[in-house]
Amino acid sequence: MRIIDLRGYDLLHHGSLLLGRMEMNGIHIDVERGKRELAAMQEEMDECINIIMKHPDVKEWQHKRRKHFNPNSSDQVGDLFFRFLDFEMTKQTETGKPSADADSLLQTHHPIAKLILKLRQLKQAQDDIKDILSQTVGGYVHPSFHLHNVSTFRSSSSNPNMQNIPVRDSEMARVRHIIIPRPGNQLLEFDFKGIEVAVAACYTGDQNLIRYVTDPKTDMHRDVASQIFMIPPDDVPKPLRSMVKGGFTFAQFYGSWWKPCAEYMWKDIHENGYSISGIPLLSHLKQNGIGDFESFAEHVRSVEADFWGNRFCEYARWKERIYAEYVKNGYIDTFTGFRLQGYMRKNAVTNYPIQGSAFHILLWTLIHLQKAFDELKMKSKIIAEIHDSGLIDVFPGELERVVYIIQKLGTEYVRKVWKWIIVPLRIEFEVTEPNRPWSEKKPHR
DNA sequence: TGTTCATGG
DNA sequence: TATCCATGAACA
Repeated sequence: MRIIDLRGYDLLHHGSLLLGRMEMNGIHIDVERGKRELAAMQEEMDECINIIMKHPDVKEWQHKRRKHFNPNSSDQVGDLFFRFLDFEMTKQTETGKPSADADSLLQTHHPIAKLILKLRQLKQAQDDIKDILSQTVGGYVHPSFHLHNVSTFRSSSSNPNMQNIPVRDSEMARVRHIIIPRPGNQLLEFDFKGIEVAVAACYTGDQNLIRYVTDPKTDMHRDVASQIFMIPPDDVPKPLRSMVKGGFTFAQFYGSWWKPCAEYMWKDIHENGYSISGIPLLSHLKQNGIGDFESFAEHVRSVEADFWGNRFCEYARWKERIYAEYVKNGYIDTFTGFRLQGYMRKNAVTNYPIQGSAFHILLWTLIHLQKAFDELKMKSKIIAEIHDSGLIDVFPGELERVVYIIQKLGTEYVRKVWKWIIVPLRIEFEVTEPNRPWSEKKPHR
Protein backbone atom coordinates (compact mmCIF):
# COMPACT_ATOMS: atom_id res chain seq x y z
CA MET A 1 0.00 0.00 0.00
CA ARG A 2 1.44 3.35 -0.82
CA ILE A 3 0.70 6.93 -1.72
CA ILE A 4 0.73 7.53 -5.44
CA ASP A 5 0.58 11.29 -5.76
CA LEU A 6 0.15 14.64 -4.08
CA ARG A 7 -3.55 14.17 -3.48
CA GLY A 8 -2.79 11.16 -1.30
CA TYR A 9 0.23 12.86 0.27
CA ASP A 10 -1.79 15.97 1.09
CA LEU A 11 -4.53 13.96 2.76
CA LEU A 12 -2.08 12.08 4.97
CA HIS A 13 -0.08 15.21 5.79
CA HIS A 14 -2.98 17.46 6.71
CA GLY A 15 -4.94 14.49 8.04
CA SER A 16 -2.15 13.61 10.49
CA LEU A 17 -1.97 17.19 11.69
CA LEU A 18 -5.73 17.24 12.17
CA LEU A 19 -5.86 13.93 14.05
CA GLY A 20 -2.98 15.11 16.24
CA ARG A 21 -4.91 18.26 17.01
CA MET A 22 -7.98 16.19 17.90
CA GLU A 23 -5.88 14.02 20.15
CA MET A 24 -4.51 17.07 21.97
CA ASN A 25 -7.98 18.54 22.37
CA GLY A 26 -9.21 15.45 24.18
CA ILE A 27 -12.67 14.53 25.34
CA HIS A 28 -14.31 15.68 28.55
CA ILE A 29 -15.23 12.78 30.84
CA ASP A 30 -17.75 12.75 33.66
CA VAL A 31 -15.50 10.86 36.07
CA GLU A 32 -17.95 10.88 38.98
CA ARG A 33 -20.75 9.49 36.86
CA GLY A 34 -18.31 6.90 35.52
CA LYS A 35 -17.59 5.68 39.03
CA ARG A 36 -21.31 5.51 39.81
CA GLU A 37 -21.98 3.51 36.63
CA LEU A 38 -19.17 1.07 37.50
CA ALA A 39 -20.64 0.44 40.93
CA ALA A 40 -24.19 0.07 39.61
CA MET A 41 -23.03 -2.34 36.92
CA GLN A 42 -21.12 -4.39 39.49
CA GLU A 43 -24.30 -4.83 41.51
CA GLU A 44 -26.27 -5.90 38.45
CA MET A 45 -23.50 -8.32 37.49
CA ASP A 46 -23.40 -9.87 40.96
CA GLU A 47 -27.14 -10.40 40.73
CA CYS A 48 -26.77 -12.22 37.39
CA ILE A 49 -23.92 -14.37 38.67
CA ASN A 50 -25.93 -15.33 41.75
CA ILE A 51 -28.86 -16.62 39.76
CA ILE A 52 -26.66 -18.38 37.23
CA MET A 53 -24.64 -20.23 39.84
CA LYS A 54 -27.75 -21.33 41.74
CA HIS A 55 -29.35 -22.98 38.71
CA PRO A 56 -29.58 -26.79 39.09
CA ASP A 57 -28.14 -27.36 35.59
CA VAL A 58 -25.03 -25.37 36.48
CA LYS A 59 -24.68 -27.15 39.80
CA GLU A 60 -24.94 -30.50 38.09
CA TRP A 61 -22.41 -29.42 35.46
CA GLN A 62 -19.95 -28.43 38.20
CA HIS A 63 -20.45 -31.76 39.93
CA LYS A 64 -20.02 -33.88 36.81
CA ARG A 65 -17.18 -31.83 35.32
CA ARG A 66 -15.49 -31.38 38.72
CA LYS A 67 -14.88 -27.70 37.93
CA HIS A 68 -16.08 -24.32 39.09
CA PHE A 69 -18.33 -22.82 36.38
CA ASN A 70 -17.03 -19.60 34.83
CA PRO A 71 -19.82 -17.83 32.88
CA ASN A 72 -17.16 -15.71 31.13
CA SER A 73 -15.62 -18.74 29.48
CA SER A 74 -17.22 -19.37 26.10
CA ASP A 75 -15.61 -22.82 26.13
CA GLN A 76 -17.47 -23.73 29.30
CA VAL A 77 -20.71 -22.05 28.25
CA GLY A 78 -20.66 -23.90 24.93
CA ASP A 79 -19.94 -27.16 26.73
CA LEU A 80 -22.77 -26.60 29.22
CA PHE A 81 -25.47 -25.95 26.61
CA PHE A 82 -24.43 -28.01 23.62
CA ARG A 83 -22.67 -31.01 25.14
CA PHE A 84 -23.87 -31.33 28.72
CA LEU A 85 -27.48 -30.19 28.27
CA ASP A 86 -27.52 -31.43 24.68
CA PHE A 87 -29.26 -28.50 23.00
CA GLU A 88 -29.12 -28.67 19.23
CA MET A 89 -25.91 -27.09 17.98
CA THR A 90 -26.73 -24.72 15.13
CA LYS A 91 -23.33 -23.09 14.77
CA GLN A 92 -19.73 -24.15 15.19
CA THR A 93 -16.64 -22.08 15.78
CA GLU A 94 -13.82 -22.18 13.27
CA THR A 95 -12.14 -24.96 15.21
CA GLY A 96 -15.31 -27.04 15.35
CA LYS A 97 -16.36 -26.39 18.94
CA PRO A 98 -19.98 -25.44 19.65
CA SER A 99 -20.34 -21.68 19.31
CA ALA A 100 -21.45 -19.79 22.41
CA ASP A 101 -22.23 -16.49 20.73
CA ALA A 102 -25.40 -14.51 21.44
CA ASP A 103 -27.36 -16.09 18.58
CA SER A 104 -26.59 -19.66 19.59
CA LEU A 105 -27.36 -19.03 23.25
CA LEU A 106 -30.70 -17.36 22.55
CA GLN A 107 -31.80 -20.31 20.46
CA THR A 108 -31.69 -22.60 23.47
CA HIS A 109 -34.37 -20.53 25.24
CA HIS A 110 -32.77 -21.75 28.45
CA PRO A 111 -33.51 -19.40 31.40
CA ILE A 112 -29.85 -18.72 32.17
CA ALA A 113 -28.86 -18.08 28.53
CA LYS A 114 -30.25 -14.57 28.70
CA LEU A 115 -28.51 -13.99 32.02
CA ILE A 116 -25.15 -15.03 30.62
CA LEU A 117 -25.65 -12.63 27.74
CA LYS A 118 -26.69 -9.83 30.05
CA LEU A 119 -23.60 -10.52 32.13
CA ARG A 120 -21.44 -10.30 29.00
CA GLN A 121 -22.98 -6.96 28.08
CA LEU A 122 -22.55 -5.51 31.54
CA LYS A 123 -19.00 -6.79 31.72
CA GLN A 124 -18.06 -5.21 28.42
CA ALA A 125 -19.72 -1.91 29.29
CA GLN A 126 -17.89 -1.94 32.60
CA ASP A 127 -14.59 -2.71 30.86
CA ASP A 128 -15.16 0.13 28.40
CA ILE A 129 -15.78 2.60 31.21
CA LYS A 130 -12.79 1.31 33.20
CA ASP A 131 -10.64 1.64 30.11
CA ILE A 132 -11.72 5.25 29.57
CA LEU A 133 -11.40 6.26 33.24
CA SER A 134 -7.96 4.69 33.55
CA GLN A 135 -6.71 6.90 30.73
CA THR A 136 -8.45 10.09 31.82
CA VAL A 137 -6.22 12.85 33.18
CA GLY A 138 -7.64 16.01 34.73
CA GLY A 139 -11.10 15.16 33.41
CA TYR A 140 -9.98 14.66 29.80
CA VAL A 141 -9.14 11.54 27.83
CA HIS A 142 -6.94 11.74 24.74
CA PRO A 143 -7.62 8.78 22.44
CA SER A 144 -5.17 8.10 19.61
CA PHE A 145 -6.32 8.32 16.00
CA HIS A 146 -4.17 6.76 13.30
CA LEU A 147 -3.88 6.85 9.53
CA HIS A 148 -1.23 4.16 9.17
CA ASN A 149 -2.93 0.98 10.38
CA VAL A 150 -5.68 0.16 7.93
CA SER A 151 -5.15 -1.47 4.52
CA THR A 152 -7.84 0.67 2.93
CA PHE A 153 -6.35 3.99 4.19
CA ARG A 154 -9.20 4.43 6.61
CA SER A 155 -8.35 5.58 10.16
CA SER A 156 -8.28 3.60 13.36
CA SER A 157 -8.42 4.60 17.03
CA SER A 158 -7.00 3.20 20.26
CA ASN A 159 -6.20 3.88 23.92
CA PRO A 160 -9.16 4.07 24.25
CA ASN A 161 -10.79 3.15 20.95
CA MET A 162 -13.36 5.89 20.33
CA GLN A 163 -14.68 4.17 17.21
CA ASN A 164 -16.49 1.22 18.77
CA ILE A 165 -18.32 2.68 21.75
CA PRO A 166 -21.73 0.96 21.95
CA VAL A 167 -24.71 2.89 20.64
CA ARG A 168 -27.48 0.39 19.79
CA ASP A 169 -27.84 -1.75 22.89
CA SER A 170 -29.52 0.21 25.66
CA GLU A 171 -27.53 -1.37 28.50
CA MET A 172 -24.20 -0.84 26.83
CA ALA A 173 -25.00 2.60 25.52
CA ARG A 174 -24.55 3.60 29.15
CA VAL A 175 -20.87 4.02 28.28
CA ARG A 176 -21.90 7.17 26.43
CA HIS A 177 -23.28 8.63 29.66
CA ILE A 178 -19.77 9.52 30.76
CA ILE A 179 -18.79 11.37 27.58
CA ILE A 180 -19.75 15.00 28.00
CA PRO A 181 -18.98 18.37 26.41
CA ARG A 182 -16.70 20.96 27.97
CA PRO A 183 -18.49 23.12 30.59
CA GLY A 184 -21.26 25.11 28.94
CA ASN A 185 -20.72 23.42 25.55
CA GLN A 186 -22.84 21.03 23.47
CA LEU A 187 -21.80 17.86 21.66
CA LEU A 188 -22.54 17.91 17.94
CA GLU A 189 -22.28 14.75 15.86
CA PHE A 190 -22.60 14.81 12.09
CA ASP A 191 -22.64 11.83 9.81
CA PHE A 192 -22.63 11.18 6.09
CA LYS A 193 -25.67 9.15 5.11
CA GLY A 194 -24.97 6.01 3.07
CA ILE A 195 -21.60 7.33 2.01
CA GLU A 196 -20.15 3.96 1.02
CA VAL A 197 -23.04 3.32 -1.34
CA ALA A 198 -22.63 6.83 -2.76
CA VAL A 199 -18.92 6.23 -3.32
CA ALA A 200 -19.65 2.81 -4.85
CA ALA A 201 -21.89 4.64 -7.34
CA CYS A 202 -18.97 6.95 -8.18
CA TYR A 203 -16.48 4.13 -8.76
CA THR A 204 -18.79 1.83 -10.68
CA GLY A 205 -20.75 4.47 -12.60
CA ASP A 206 -23.74 2.14 -12.27
CA GLN A 207 -26.75 4.07 -13.58
CA ASN A 208 -29.28 2.33 -11.33
CA LEU A 209 -27.18 2.80 -8.22
CA ILE A 210 -26.63 6.44 -9.17
CA ARG A 211 -30.38 6.88 -9.48
CA TYR A 212 -30.99 5.28 -6.09
CA VAL A 213 -28.53 7.56 -4.29
CA THR A 214 -29.59 10.65 -6.23
CA ASP A 215 -33.38 10.52 -6.20
CA PRO A 216 -34.76 10.61 -2.66
CA LYS A 217 -38.09 9.22 -3.86
CA THR A 218 -36.42 5.90 -4.69
CA ASP A 219 -35.46 3.30 -2.07
CA MET A 220 -33.08 0.49 -2.97
CA HIS A 221 -33.60 -1.58 0.17
CA ARG A 222 -37.38 -1.39 -0.12
CA ASP A 223 -37.27 -2.49 -3.76
CA VAL A 224 -34.99 -5.45 -3.09
CA ALA A 225 -37.13 -6.54 -0.12
CA SER A 226 -40.20 -6.24 -2.31
CA GLN A 227 -38.62 -8.56 -4.87
CA ILE A 228 -37.35 -11.14 -2.37
CA PHE A 229 -40.63 -11.43 -0.50
CA MET A 230 -42.92 -10.85 -3.47
CA ILE A 231 -44.88 -7.98 -1.97
CA PRO A 232 -45.67 -4.53 -3.37
CA PRO A 233 -42.94 -1.98 -2.50
CA ASP A 234 -45.35 0.11 -0.42
CA ASP A 235 -46.25 -2.88 1.75
CA VAL A 236 -42.67 -3.62 2.87
CA PRO A 237 -42.58 -3.19 6.67
CA LYS A 238 -39.63 -1.18 8.00
CA PRO A 239 -38.08 -4.01 10.06
CA LEU A 240 -38.17 -6.31 7.02
CA ARG A 241 -36.56 -3.62 4.87
CA SER A 242 -33.78 -3.22 7.39
CA MET A 243 -33.26 -6.99 7.62
CA VAL A 244 -32.89 -7.22 3.83
CA LYS A 245 -30.54 -4.24 3.84
CA GLY A 246 -28.03 -6.06 6.05
CA GLY A 247 -28.85 -9.65 5.19
CA PHE A 248 -28.93 -9.36 1.43
CA THR A 249 -28.07 -6.05 -0.23
CA PHE A 250 -25.01 -5.01 1.80
CA ALA A 251 -23.94 -8.64 2.10
CA GLN A 252 -24.02 -8.85 -1.70
CA PHE A 253 -22.07 -5.61 -2.08
CA TYR A 254 -19.42 -6.98 0.27
CA GLY A 255 -19.17 -10.14 -1.81
CA SER A 256 -21.53 -12.68 -0.26
CA TRP A 257 -23.70 -15.00 -2.38
CA TRP A 258 -27.21 -16.39 -2.44
CA LYS A 259 -26.82 -19.40 -0.15
CA PRO A 260 -25.56 -17.71 3.03
CA CYS A 261 -27.95 -14.81 2.35
CA ALA A 262 -30.88 -17.21 2.05
CA GLU A 263 -29.87 -19.03 5.24
CA TYR A 264 -29.63 -15.79 7.17
CA MET A 265 -32.98 -14.43 5.96
CA TRP A 266 -34.80 -17.77 6.33
CA LYS A 267 -33.69 -18.02 9.94
CA ASP A 268 -34.56 -14.40 10.60
CA ILE A 269 -38.10 -14.54 9.24
CA HIS A 270 -38.81 -17.59 11.40
CA GLU A 271 -37.53 -15.87 14.53
CA ASN A 272 -39.12 -12.49 13.90
CA GLY A 273 -42.43 -13.46 12.26
CA TYR A 274 -43.14 -10.41 10.10
CA SER A 275 -46.62 -9.81 8.78
CA ILE A 276 -47.66 -8.26 5.48
CA SER A 277 -50.92 -6.30 5.75
CA GLY A 278 -52.17 -8.69 8.43
CA ILE A 279 -50.95 -11.92 6.80
CA PRO A 280 -47.97 -13.73 8.37
CA LEU A 281 -44.99 -13.53 6.01
CA LEU A 282 -44.52 -17.31 6.06
CA SER A 283 -48.11 -17.94 4.93
CA HIS A 284 -47.68 -15.30 2.27
CA LEU A 285 -44.57 -17.09 0.98
CA LYS A 286 -46.37 -20.42 1.03
CA GLN A 287 -49.18 -18.94 -1.10
CA ASN A 288 -46.49 -18.01 -3.58
CA GLY A 289 -45.04 -21.50 -3.75
CA ILE A 290 -42.28 -21.10 -1.19
CA GLY A 291 -42.90 -23.54 1.63
CA ASP A 292 -39.44 -24.75 2.59
CA PHE A 293 -35.85 -23.59 2.71
CA GLU A 294 -34.91 -25.25 -0.58
CA SER A 295 -37.51 -23.34 -2.56
CA PHE A 296 -36.66 -20.10 -0.73
CA ALA A 297 -32.95 -20.54 -1.46
CA GLU A 298 -33.72 -21.25 -5.10
CA HIS A 299 -35.76 -18.05 -5.23
CA VAL A 300 -33.00 -15.99 -3.54
CA ARG A 301 -30.63 -17.42 -6.13
CA SER A 302 -32.81 -16.03 -8.90
CA VAL A 303 -33.07 -12.65 -7.13
CA GLU A 304 -29.27 -12.60 -6.92
CA ALA A 305 -28.98 -13.38 -10.62
CA ASP A 306 -31.29 -10.44 -11.33
CA PHE A 307 -29.45 -8.22 -8.81
CA TRP A 308 -26.12 -8.51 -10.62
CA GLY A 309 -27.43 -9.37 -14.09
CA ASN A 310 -29.97 -6.55 -14.40
CA ARG A 311 -30.44 -4.23 -11.44
CA PHE A 312 -26.74 -3.49 -10.87
CA CYS A 313 -25.17 -4.96 -14.00
CA GLU A 314 -22.73 -2.08 -14.42
CA TYR A 315 -21.57 -2.55 -10.82
CA ALA A 316 -21.02 -6.24 -11.62
CA ARG A 317 -18.98 -5.36 -14.70
CA TRP A 318 -16.89 -2.88 -12.68
CA LYS A 319 -16.09 -5.59 -10.15
CA GLU A 320 -14.79 -7.84 -12.92
CA ARG A 321 -12.88 -4.98 -14.52
CA ILE A 322 -11.15 -3.79 -11.36
CA TYR A 323 -10.24 -7.34 -10.36
CA ALA A 324 -8.77 -8.03 -13.80
CA GLU A 325 -6.78 -4.81 -13.48
CA TYR A 326 -5.42 -5.96 -10.11
CA VAL A 327 -4.48 -9.39 -11.45
CA LYS A 328 -2.73 -7.81 -14.44
CA ASN A 329 -0.85 -4.99 -12.66
CA GLY A 330 -0.64 -6.18 -9.06
CA TYR A 331 -2.23 -2.97 -7.77
CA ILE A 332 -5.24 -0.68 -8.05
CA ASP A 333 -5.41 3.10 -7.63
CA THR A 334 -8.03 5.08 -5.72
CA PHE A 335 -9.63 8.39 -6.70
CA THR A 336 -8.05 9.96 -3.60
CA GLY A 337 -4.45 9.32 -4.56
CA PHE A 338 -3.48 5.96 -3.11
CA ARG A 339 -2.15 2.78 -4.66
CA LEU A 340 -3.41 -0.43 -3.08
CA GLN A 341 -1.01 -3.29 -3.63
CA GLY A 342 0.09 -6.56 -2.07
CA TYR A 343 -2.02 -9.69 -1.72
CA MET A 344 -5.75 -9.00 -1.75
CA ARG A 345 -8.64 -11.41 -2.11
CA LYS A 346 -11.22 -10.65 -4.75
CA ASN A 347 -13.74 -9.26 -2.29
CA ALA A 348 -11.06 -7.00 -0.83
CA VAL A 349 -10.12 -5.63 -4.25
CA THR A 350 -13.71 -4.63 -4.96
CA ASN A 351 -14.27 -3.10 -1.51
CA TYR A 352 -11.03 -1.37 -0.49
CA PRO A 353 -11.17 1.64 -2.81
CA ILE A 354 -14.78 2.30 -1.84
CA GLN A 355 -14.20 2.02 1.90
CA GLY A 356 -11.06 4.16 1.81
CA SER A 357 -12.40 6.93 -0.39
CA ALA A 358 -15.63 7.17 1.62
CA PHE A 359 -13.54 7.87 4.71
CA HIS A 360 -11.43 10.38 2.79
CA ILE A 361 -14.52 12.51 2.13
CA LEU A 362 -14.96 12.77 5.89
CA LEU A 363 -11.26 13.44 6.42
CA TRP A 364 -11.24 16.21 3.82
CA THR A 365 -14.29 17.78 5.47
CA LEU A 366 -12.69 17.70 8.92
CA ILE A 367 -9.38 19.14 7.69
CA HIS A 368 -11.19 22.11 6.19
CA LEU A 369 -13.51 22.46 9.17
CA GLN A 370 -10.48 22.85 11.42
CA LYS A 371 -9.06 25.41 9.00
CA ALA A 372 -12.33 27.36 9.24
CA PHE A 373 -12.28 27.18 13.05
CA ASP A 374 -8.76 28.62 13.04
CA GLU A 375 -9.35 31.34 10.47
CA LEU A 376 -12.60 32.48 12.06
CA LYS A 377 -11.09 32.21 15.55
CA MET A 378 -13.92 29.95 16.66
CA LYS A 379 -13.72 28.12 19.96
CA SER A 380 -15.44 24.85 19.05
CA LYS A 381 -13.20 21.78 18.93
CA ILE A 382 -13.14 18.63 16.84
CA ILE A 383 -12.74 15.78 19.34
CA ALA A 384 -13.37 12.50 17.50
CA GLU A 385 -14.01 10.89 14.14
CA ILE A 386 -15.75 7.57 13.42
CA HIS A 387 -15.23 6.63 9.75
CA ASP A 388 -18.20 8.53 8.37
CA SER A 389 -18.99 10.88 11.23
CA GLY A 390 -17.37 13.62 13.28
CA LEU A 391 -17.83 14.71 16.89
CA ILE A 392 -17.55 18.41 17.78
CA ASP A 393 -17.44 20.03 21.21
CA VAL A 394 -19.40 23.17 20.35
CA PHE A 395 -18.81 26.49 22.11
CA PRO A 396 -21.98 28.38 23.19
CA GLY A 397 -23.44 30.38 20.34
CA GLU A 398 -21.43 28.67 17.61
CA LEU A 399 -23.82 25.77 16.92
CA GLU A 400 -25.64 27.10 13.85
CA ARG A 401 -22.44 28.41 12.34
CA VAL A 402 -20.64 25.08 12.79
CA VAL A 403 -23.56 23.19 11.25
CA TYR A 404 -23.59 25.59 8.30
CA ILE A 405 -19.86 25.23 7.66
CA ILE A 406 -19.95 21.41 7.84
CA GLN A 407 -22.92 21.33 5.48
CA LYS A 408 -21.15 23.60 2.97
CA LEU A 409 -17.83 21.76 3.13
CA GLY A 410 -19.13 18.21 3.18
CA THR A 411 -21.85 18.42 0.56
CA GLU A 412 -20.76 21.28 -1.75
CA TYR A 413 -17.10 22.28 -1.57
CA VAL A 414 -15.74 18.75 -1.51
CA ARG A 415 -17.54 18.10 -4.79
CA LYS A 416 -15.90 21.15 -6.39
CA VAL A 417 -12.47 19.79 -5.43
CA TRP A 418 -13.15 16.11 -6.17
CA LYS A 419 -14.96 15.96 -9.49
CA TRP A 420 -15.17 12.17 -9.20
CA ILE A 421 -17.99 12.61 -6.68
CA ILE A 422 -20.81 12.49 -9.21
CA VAL A 423 -23.70 11.98 -6.76
CA PRO A 424 -25.13 14.24 -4.05
CA LEU A 425 -23.88 13.77 -0.48
CA ARG A 426 -26.11 14.05 2.55
CA ILE A 427 -25.16 14.90 6.14
CA GLU A 428 -27.33 14.52 9.25
CA PHE A 429 -26.75 16.29 12.54
CA GLU A 430 -27.42 15.30 16.13
CA VAL A 431 -26.82 17.47 19.16
CA THR A 432 -27.02 17.41 22.97
CA GLU A 433 -28.25 20.09 25.30
CA PRO A 434 -25.47 22.08 27.03
CA ASN A 435 -23.51 19.94 29.51
CA ARG A 436 -25.46 16.79 28.60
CA PRO A 437 -23.81 13.46 27.70
CA TRP A 438 -23.34 11.92 24.26
CA SER A 439 -26.05 9.34 25.00
CA GLU A 440 -28.64 12.15 24.96
CA LYS A 441 -28.00 13.38 21.43
CA LYS A 442 -31.15 14.29 19.49
CA PRO A 443 -31.65 15.02 15.79
CA HIS A 444 -30.90 18.65 14.94
CA ARG A 445 -33.55 20.44 12.79
C1' DT B 1 -0.20 -16.61 21.50
C1' DG B 2 -4.34 -18.12 19.02
C1' DT B 3 -9.29 -18.35 19.49
C1' DT B 4 -13.69 -16.47 20.54
C1' DC B 5 -16.79 -12.94 21.37
C1' DA B 6 -18.04 -8.17 21.69
C1' DT B 7 -18.47 -3.38 19.74
C1' DG B 8 -18.24 0.31 15.86
C1' DG B 9 -18.20 1.80 10.69
C1' DT C 1 -19.21 -18.64 -5.37
C1' DA C 2 -15.20 -16.95 1.74
C1' DT C 3 -19.55 -10.60 4.03
C1' DC C 4 -15.33 -5.49 3.87
C1' DC C 5 -12.41 -2.79 7.69
C1' DA C 6 -10.92 -2.23 12.63
C1' DT C 7 -9.68 -2.68 18.57
C1' DG C 8 -10.01 -4.94 23.12
C1' DA C 9 -10.65 -8.41 26.68
C1' DA C 10 -10.76 -13.13 28.59
C1' DC C 11 -9.62 -17.73 28.33
C1' DA C 12 -6.81 -21.81 27.60
